[in-house]
Amino acid sequence: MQLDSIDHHIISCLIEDARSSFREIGESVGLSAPAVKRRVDRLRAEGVITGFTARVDPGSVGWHTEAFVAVTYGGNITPTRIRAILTPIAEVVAAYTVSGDADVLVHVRAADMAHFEQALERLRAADGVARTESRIVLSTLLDRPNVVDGRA
Amino acid sequence: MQLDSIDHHIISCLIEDARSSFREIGESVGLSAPAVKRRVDRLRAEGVITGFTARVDPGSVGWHTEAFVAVTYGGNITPTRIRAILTPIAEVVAAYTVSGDADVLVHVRAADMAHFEQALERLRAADGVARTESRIVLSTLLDRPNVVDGRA
DNA sequence: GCTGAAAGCGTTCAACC
DNA sequence: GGTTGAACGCTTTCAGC
Repeated sequence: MQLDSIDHHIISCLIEDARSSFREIGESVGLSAPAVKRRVDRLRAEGVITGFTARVDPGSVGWHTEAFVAVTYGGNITPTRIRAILTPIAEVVAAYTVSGDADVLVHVRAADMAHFEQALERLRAADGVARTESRIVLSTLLDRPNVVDGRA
Repeated sequence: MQLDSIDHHIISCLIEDARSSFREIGESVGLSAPAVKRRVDRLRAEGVITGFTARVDPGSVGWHTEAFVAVTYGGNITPTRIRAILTPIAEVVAAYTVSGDADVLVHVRAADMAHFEQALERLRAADGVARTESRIVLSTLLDRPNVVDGRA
């Protein structure tokens, strides 16, 4: 799908504040509210904008432990199979197949260390896991998801 | 700050759809719209909800390459200093100090491999970088940020 | 594909329980 | 804390360009 500069501008506005009104966005991009709505509807329909969500401070809701676990699977396992293994584990926030010695990088969030250990055990219990290597997050230095500018 | 079950329910609703109306949320949690608004205002003021944002498909806006780079710094470097180094690099989406052999795990997004290589060079150019190890993301298996339930 | 107007709905605030 | 009611603004649709 082809996006013009107004589309990019609208997306930036919605990333900054997903609850801003179409009229506000329209002022910022130089369009009327109905025109903005039509573009946003189109962007959603085309799958460019996949949804609107609240950003929540993990600590405030009891999430105090975070880690990245590199998982190596022995033998031949498919991404589909790995996804099926990881999806039921609620503590898994994100997972990526990656290049390098490990097969998958798993982002895990837990209430505390005991809870993380429990989640890790469930991760390791799956068939085919050869080894895991955990990097516990000590602090978050930076977190700015969804930046559209820079080089798009 | 103390959150009751209604607060958690409201947060879940807003994570699912940040643009839903206070009346809709109120129906779901059994409260009137003004009551929901008052709670949401409080949650924002207390820093539990840090904002509302659009979720965007990275590929649709030209972000085709993603990697996790583990950076090891030699000598004694402070998290503050690392943050200062990483912040100006727009391709850095997130960064965490972590346990293990590396000091920092950096999540990088770029338009393509050439662009990623460029960003990596800027990462490595900083004073005190002893080594970096990149894991290129081949595919995203799972991505569900901001899940509040499970164990909170 | 945008604008403008009109109907309906959401947000917001005061007053009150 | 919660609700109700009213004023105001926003969303949404559709005709017209």
